[in-house]
Amino acid sequence: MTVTLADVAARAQVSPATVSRVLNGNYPVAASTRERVLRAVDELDYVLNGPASALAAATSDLVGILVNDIADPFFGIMASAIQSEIGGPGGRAGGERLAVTCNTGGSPERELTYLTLLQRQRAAAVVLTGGAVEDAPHAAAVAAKLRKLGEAGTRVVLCGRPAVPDTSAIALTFDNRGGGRELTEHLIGLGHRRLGYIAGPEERTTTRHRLEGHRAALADAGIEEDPRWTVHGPYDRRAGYEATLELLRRDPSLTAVVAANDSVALGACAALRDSGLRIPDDVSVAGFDDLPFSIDAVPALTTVRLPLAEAGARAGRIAMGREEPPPGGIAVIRGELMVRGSTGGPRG
Amino acid sequence: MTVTLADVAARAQVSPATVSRVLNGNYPVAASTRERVLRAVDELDYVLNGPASALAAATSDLVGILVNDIADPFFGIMASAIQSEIGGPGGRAGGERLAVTCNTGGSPERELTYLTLLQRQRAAAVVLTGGAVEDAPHAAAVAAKLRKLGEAGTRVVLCGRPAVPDTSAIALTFDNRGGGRELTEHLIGLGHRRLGYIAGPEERTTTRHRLEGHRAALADAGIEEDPRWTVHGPYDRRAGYEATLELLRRDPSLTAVVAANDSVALGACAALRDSGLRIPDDVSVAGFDDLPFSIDAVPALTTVRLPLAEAGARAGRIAMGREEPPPGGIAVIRGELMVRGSTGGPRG
DNA sequence: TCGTAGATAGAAAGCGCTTGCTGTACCGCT
DNA sequence: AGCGGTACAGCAAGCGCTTTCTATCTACGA
Repeated sequence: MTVTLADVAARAQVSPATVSRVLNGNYPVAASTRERVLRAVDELDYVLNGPASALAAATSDLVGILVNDIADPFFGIMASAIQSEIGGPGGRAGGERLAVTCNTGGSPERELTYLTLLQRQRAAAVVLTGGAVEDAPHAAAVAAKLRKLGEAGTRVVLCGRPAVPDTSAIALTFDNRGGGRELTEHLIGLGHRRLGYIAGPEERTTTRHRLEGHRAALADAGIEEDPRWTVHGPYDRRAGYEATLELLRRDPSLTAVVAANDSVALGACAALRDSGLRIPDDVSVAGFDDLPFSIDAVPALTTVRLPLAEAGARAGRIAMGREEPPPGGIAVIRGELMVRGSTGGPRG
Repeated sequence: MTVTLADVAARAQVSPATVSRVLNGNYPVAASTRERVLRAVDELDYVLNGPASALAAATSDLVGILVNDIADPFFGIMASAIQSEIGGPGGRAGGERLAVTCNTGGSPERELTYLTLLQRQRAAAVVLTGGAVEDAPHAAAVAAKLRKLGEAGTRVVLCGRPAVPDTSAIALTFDNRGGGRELTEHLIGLGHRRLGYIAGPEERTTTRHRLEGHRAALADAGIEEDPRWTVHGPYDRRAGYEATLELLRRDPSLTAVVAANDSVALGACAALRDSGLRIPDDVSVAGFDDLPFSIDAVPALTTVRLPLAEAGARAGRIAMGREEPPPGGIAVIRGELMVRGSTGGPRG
């Protein structure tokens, strides 16, 4: 039925062992023999049986990338960068790995399931991207899994995600707190005193850190925060739209709206426009991430640029063992404030 | 070192065969025995060895999704929908499959490599999304691979991609030609006679079909097309920006610009604005796909909505054998014209 | 009471590949 | 000529699981 190593061996008049060695190239094989084998492989159109190979060698060439939302470019860009450093042609020959992206949809259970599935496949490496969920039992479960994976020889890298103590996981963390702070400081510097904040889902680390940065900036400026100024919601446009209407309802005197990310900010802009408010004349808007479309908003979005592609590429290289992990296993990656048209001085 | 089936069997005082049967649940096992086994699994924290299982059973639980550009929401949205129908918890218990997304980056070689890798892993199903490359040798190679995959029992589904003759692949094709035609008819109906077209990469089927629709509409209206009105480029914002400047240079009298997709259209808008032209007063702009951000452009983008999520979900279900394939193995999915603010009557 | 069907459990033969160890030439050297 | 060394190639033992076939036991009807 399907062509096996033995078939190739028979055709090339050598033993299966020799064929295996030719294919893996980690053992001396005479040039003439090698050629004969390769010809047989070609003629028979042989395809290695991955599971069998993985079983015998006790390793596989799978690398898993976990993302919270594959439809969100924030993750897409990172995944793309990670994958480009990992897989397919382009890596050195023989180093071909199947980089696979798994979409958790932000669900803790799915995250765990995928981790188990990857563990099952004896993945060579796993990269987890984006914010983590802060539920204690879940965090513990994830930590345990990561530890297991590490022990089984799977390299674990966190990209844009907080470090997990007591594991061998390498963490490339974004400075969400610092970025959030800088953004709000910018707004305060422009003269704003009443700032709405549209936060992400409550339980995400990303959400908390950005919000903490925002609050720190307010505190530093001696601005007392009104609880009505914060609204939580998912990380999408629609949530931004609705949250903005809610914010406006609660306090029509707000002069600025800071959003959890760019998608949310876009929704906020739409809501503001639909409410007859001008940006930034009536209300300033700021986002986070600097996704590609942010510059196309009108006016262009003031935001914090996160080096998604660079971080992803680095994570990919570390996962492949092609770059030294940062000292201590943790690197903090800073964002860069991008001041654009959507923010200006407050009216009046 | 690692816990194996045999360890569990020993602990539960049964044979490995029984443990396997409990885990796979396809053979009668006494309730008491089952419970004992499950307890042992739990206590030992046993994780099935995927490769070994795949080897013995000659099938795996991997489902591959091939995308051209994972950073592009067009693919992200489809992948997300496909994956949601396929994998992780949510499917029936035991039907757990690892849905993995592979990013070809639009490269034919990578596409082939991933297909081989997936074949190697004995994937349960493969979904290919987005336009295909029209290079003849490559198309033949892909067709051959798909045939092989089909023969090996892997279900192959094409989502938003033209059918491949002589294979068992199920095709869910977008009516790019019809959509392109409708869009241009809309513009012509508004009175436009000089329309620029920013096409995608030459060799993609998507590019060709959309362009053909555009040209058909022009021909129907008796408009003779000027070759200078068409510019090719990648499917991204930057390409749209540059192509628009080029178009304007070639013929400043254009009253409308039709873009290959929404990202390109956004770039076009930016270029127009930077050139001091108003949209749609001076120049109308239209996109394709109706990605989420298109409605946030100012003015909102006129475009053709493709039911990406629905198509992806359907492809996913077909790949899982949970939905009947369309008769003849081919379904054409139509887009819907979304008329918004970026198109209007020509000036003067 | 005995035979037999039905329900479970086990033994064992692989699935296709990798790899440690064991040959077997053939080389250059003393 | 005789010997150690090197360079290949093959043998065979698994890797951890699934599954067919067989064995055992129980329950019943005759």
